[in-house]
Amino acid sequence: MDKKQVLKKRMTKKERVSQIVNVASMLFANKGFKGTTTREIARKAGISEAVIFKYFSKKVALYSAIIDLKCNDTAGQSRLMKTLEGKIGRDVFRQVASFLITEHQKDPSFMRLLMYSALEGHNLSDIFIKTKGMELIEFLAGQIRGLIKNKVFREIDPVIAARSFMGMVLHYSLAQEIYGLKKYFKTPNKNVIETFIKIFFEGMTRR
Amino acid sequence: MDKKQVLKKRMTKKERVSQIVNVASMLFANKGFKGTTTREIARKAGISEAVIFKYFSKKVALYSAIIDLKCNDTAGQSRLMKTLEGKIGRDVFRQVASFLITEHQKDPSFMRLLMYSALEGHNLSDIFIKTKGMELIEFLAGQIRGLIKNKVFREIDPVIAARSFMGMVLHYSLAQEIYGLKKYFKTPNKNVIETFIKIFFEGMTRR
DNA sequence: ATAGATATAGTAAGCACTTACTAACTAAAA
DNA sequence: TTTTAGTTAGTAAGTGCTTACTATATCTAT
Repeated sequence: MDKKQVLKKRMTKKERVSQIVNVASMLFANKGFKGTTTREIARKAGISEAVIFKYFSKKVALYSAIIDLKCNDTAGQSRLMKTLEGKIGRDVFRQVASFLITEHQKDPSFMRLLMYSALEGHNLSDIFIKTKGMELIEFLAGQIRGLIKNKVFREIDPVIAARSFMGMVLHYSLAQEIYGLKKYFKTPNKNVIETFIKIFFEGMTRR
Repeated sequence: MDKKQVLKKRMTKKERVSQIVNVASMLFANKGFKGTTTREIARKAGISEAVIFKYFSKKVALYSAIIDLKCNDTAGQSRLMKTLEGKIGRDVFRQVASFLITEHQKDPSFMRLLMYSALEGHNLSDIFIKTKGMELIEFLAGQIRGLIKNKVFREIDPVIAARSFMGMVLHYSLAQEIYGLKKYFKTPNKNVIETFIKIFFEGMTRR
């Protein structure tokens, strides 16, 4: 009678850590820090709770690691910035809007993570906003300054203008993905973005 | 020797319920549903936990009562709508923007409550968004339709345009009050609003 | 008016269960 | 054999919610 053991496949530390991070990211994004239990993370990862605490001293350490990771994983934005370097004009705004909207649509979890983090007062969220968020605002403000200098745009505070454009775009994403408006409002991204551009660009233009 | 009893002041049911609602509102707005404990509500109200459950069968019943209350307490918006009835033009948008920004600034707790509710999936938040939120959007879209008919505005989708304006305004409030940008960005409301109006109105205007 | 009956507002203590976190051990790989 | 990845079985401190009780106010019959 051969009692065969179920063959347990062990993971390396690196693999396991990344798996835990993935599972936990999803949960933290959906339920927030308080709303997510270490037990559920473990269950969803198919391991015992103790493993989590072997790799992360505290629940909040895991959370911080995730926020850190997500904040530094901004290859997309960096690529965008590089693409747009030197360019100026309508298409720059179009591409920024398109990037933000499609990115949030593909994966709303980062937006949720950020919102939860801001509401729950985990200071790591403002690090992101005060670096990557400001970077975008400053980039757009720079664009606007350029267009004002070229006498294309009127004399309007570049930072407020940049924020107004970001507001259009980001609030649209927020409403669609988090307030659940995408169930009722299905205009294709392209049309929405074109309309935003039209309003903003003509609004800024001299006449 | 007169041992005087500390005079315990009893409240009527109505008084107590409203006190509990007030205390709990503040806590739910700051910490979300999951982050707030019935124990803390009781402590902050200076009563024992059992009192809460005398008036509200479950924690979530208290939460629902609060959201319900806040959603129906829209005297401000109703007053605004009445004031603006029949009017058309730049000043309508100015007043809507001013209303939203000052309201959120005076008391950001409603915005926080709404955000938490949307993130935590308490369906009551979308009731608000799909009634009061849509009401405002529809109102602005109506304005825009009027201005298009009058050949003041160009032919632009009125709903997307309305959402873009709301986006400017609401994302500004969100960033200031919840992302904590008001620490760094202190331009007076009046200037911000004027800039938004300038951009949006000129952006929509025929030429 | 006042004594007793009844209803209401409140409490202290604790139940059953969950939380984040730990210690002491075992199995697989190097 | 030694290291590493994993488990089992706990802990103390919460969690929402209930029970069994007391203090205060209001009503009613005398």
